[in-house]
Amino acid sequence: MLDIQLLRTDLNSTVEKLATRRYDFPMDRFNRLETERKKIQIQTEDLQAKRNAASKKIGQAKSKGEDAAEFFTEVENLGDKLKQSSTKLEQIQTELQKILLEVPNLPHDSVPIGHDEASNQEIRRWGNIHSFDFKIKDHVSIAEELQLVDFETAAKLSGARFCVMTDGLARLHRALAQFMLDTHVHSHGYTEAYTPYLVNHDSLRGTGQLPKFEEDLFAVNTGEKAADDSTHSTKFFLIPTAEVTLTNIVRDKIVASNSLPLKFVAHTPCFRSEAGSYGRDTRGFIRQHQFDKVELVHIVHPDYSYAALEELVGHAETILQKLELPYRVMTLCTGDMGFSAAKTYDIEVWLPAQNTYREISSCSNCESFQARRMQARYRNENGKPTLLHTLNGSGLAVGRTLVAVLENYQNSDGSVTIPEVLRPYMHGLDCLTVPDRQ
RNA sequence: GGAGAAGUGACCGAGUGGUUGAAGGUGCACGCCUGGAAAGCGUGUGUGCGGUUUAUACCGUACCGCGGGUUCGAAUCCCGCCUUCUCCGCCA
Repeated sequence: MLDIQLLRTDLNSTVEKLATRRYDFPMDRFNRLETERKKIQIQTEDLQAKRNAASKKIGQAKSKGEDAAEFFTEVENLGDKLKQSSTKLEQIQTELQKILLEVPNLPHDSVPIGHDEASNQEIRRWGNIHSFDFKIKDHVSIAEELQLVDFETAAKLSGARFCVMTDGLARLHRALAQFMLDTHVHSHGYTEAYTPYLVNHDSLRGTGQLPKFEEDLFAVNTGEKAADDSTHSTKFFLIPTAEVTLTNIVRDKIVASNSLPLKFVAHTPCFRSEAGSYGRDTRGFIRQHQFDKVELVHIVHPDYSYAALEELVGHAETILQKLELPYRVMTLCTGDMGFSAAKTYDIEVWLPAQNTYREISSCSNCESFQARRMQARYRNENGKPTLLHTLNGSGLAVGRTLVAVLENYQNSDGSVTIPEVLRPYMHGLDCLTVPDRQ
């Protein structure tokens, strides 16, 4: 959420900045509501003040045993007027809030301006792209030929965009997650967390998924029958990322400033409905309804959030370097950034079968955008509660890392070599081959 | 799921309709005292929103788990919900 003061005092330039994100701020409606709000709020609070004063006098008179009749007549007509006024005020504020909750974050000055991904800027590349002296396969063919994945069974169990992995592939998947967690906890100083996969409405509003992106989420009702269908309300949502739980840890809190920065890491499944992406990446592990991710979250003092962003990207890059997977780092342009981000770096890993780089991590500084929604604060030098800055990044998406390993480590005989750093997690397995199922 | 109890400020804790934003204590900050410290003494110590203001500041309003209701007036009364604790049941 943006600071409403910014919209009040500097509306034009704010609206211009939002336009670079392809967001059309409803200026006229906002202005109309604001004017109205000011009038009605002053009126309402004035009526409340009158009522409070009269009530106080009644109390005083009664405690002295005096007659309070004259004060009663004073308040007589106040009730209706006050009710009318406060109802109106509530309506206006609800509408303003609705507008405000749907406005995306302002891009940082260093973010390139552009309409779509074509304007993203490459900052650096790492690793040598391996050249193969045989005809390479994509990750689906590799895994299917090794009989380690079964999309048909997954479709029977659940539907499209799910998978069943078995044997060495399932273990490799687990190994990747463990390796990432261990690295972030032991080398990068993160606090490991285990958090719920089901969350309430408030948490999703805190990080910005709600109210605008409800269709991207899976909602869950409890098994009990609703006594009255019309009032039945969703109780939980499945998390689309652990960013939601890790960031909301500080919702409605004033964090002791000497405990900053907070750095959390968690490995969780993520659930996304992928509404609006029908037909894209239908093959394989790239875009699934359920996927695992190791998520990194920083909660920091506002002065240090951009330094923290560089650190965060570095931590994600370390994983790819240790796995010896080539990648590049991109700065997303204004038109390609997510709703809550002020600045985002995407890390894209090299996928030989697609002959291109594909997103494997997204690291964002949300500045105070989420903190304002969450009322997440610390006490500044003067003891005044001040909004924190929040950052999040994938470190990394496990399923996509698995894809990258399969494709980059494939051999001419169809087997896949296990990267060196994962061997300790593989129980002696150093190569994926067709399993011997007697 | 059943029965009972409870949710008040950074923390503990009083408060069952009227000068209560909230006694008292702890903590914290500042000052006095001290050679220094402790003890002691004194003063201060919530947040959101709005208005006036360059700002400091001042004024108004809301907030005692959350949401409604009753009333001129609600931390206090009524209704619904949530959470925690104890006992029982069920369960990985």
